[in-house]
Amino acid sequence: MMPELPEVETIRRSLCPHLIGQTICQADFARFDILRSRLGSSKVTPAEAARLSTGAVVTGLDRWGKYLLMQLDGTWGWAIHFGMSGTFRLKSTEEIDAHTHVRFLLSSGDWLSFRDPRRFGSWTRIDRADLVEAVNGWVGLDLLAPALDWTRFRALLSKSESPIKSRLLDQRFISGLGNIYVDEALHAAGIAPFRPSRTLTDDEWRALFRAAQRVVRAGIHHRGTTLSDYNDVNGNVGDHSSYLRVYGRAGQRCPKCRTVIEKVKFRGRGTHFCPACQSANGR
DNA sequence: CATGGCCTGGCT
DNA sequence: AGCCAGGCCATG
Repeated sequence: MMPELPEVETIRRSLCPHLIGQTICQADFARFDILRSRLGSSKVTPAEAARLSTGAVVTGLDRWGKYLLMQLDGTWGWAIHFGMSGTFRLKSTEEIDAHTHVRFLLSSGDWLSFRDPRRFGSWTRIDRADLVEAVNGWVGLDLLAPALDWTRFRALLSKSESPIKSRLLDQRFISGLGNIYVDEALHAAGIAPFRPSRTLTDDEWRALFRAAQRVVRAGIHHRGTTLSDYNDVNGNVGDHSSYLRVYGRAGQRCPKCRTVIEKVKFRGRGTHFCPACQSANGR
């Protein structure tokens, strides 16, 4: 499965034709722990979640950062987060196992199921039609938001002693990047993950912004990165893993300069980089 | 702001 | 048996 921007966008696109306009004829929520509340939203029980969803029409499917936003009846919706292991599957027959936590029977006759073994994913009820507006209060501007340019990107991220990688992973500033695409973007821009944010030059901010957008767009183009699991709702895997240049490639040679790629533990996350072409000041 | 915790599954 | 994993949240 997958939880960064390109994977959520891949799921959204594959879901749209099957979901938009459908009525949810039956809804089952199996557990309390994936139902969450957040600022501006209310916590619901599985029984309430099922009652609210039953009979609702899916009127929109959007994405903001790593959240999938399912609009219902044009008035409210679910903000769905995939955690580390969340997936949607669409099947013509009912299937249930211990890790399937939500199931919708659609008016088309299809069953939509949400499976999440590790249960880091979440469903949050948003009590208004403008889900994007609501989620915008939880997480920062989406990396692909039209309003974003490199100067705004710089303004959001630069005023900090914290390392650029930590800043890019912090969804409160820019949302959508996770561990894979951050490592890829920093490599593409030639910037060491450990560099304090405030030390980047304007040329580097411009390069980093472009690289970040480029790597997530490439990820979307390849229908996401699949490391060990299924990806879109039809069970197809994404192609992007073969295009990764540093993530998961420790010990291999950098495609730019042939230096051996290193992997270190940094702030609790595996961090892949080229020690030669990602200038290491501040490490 | 850096660490540990939350979970399961897969790999060594 | 132990470590690792695409994410986030609570905590000192």
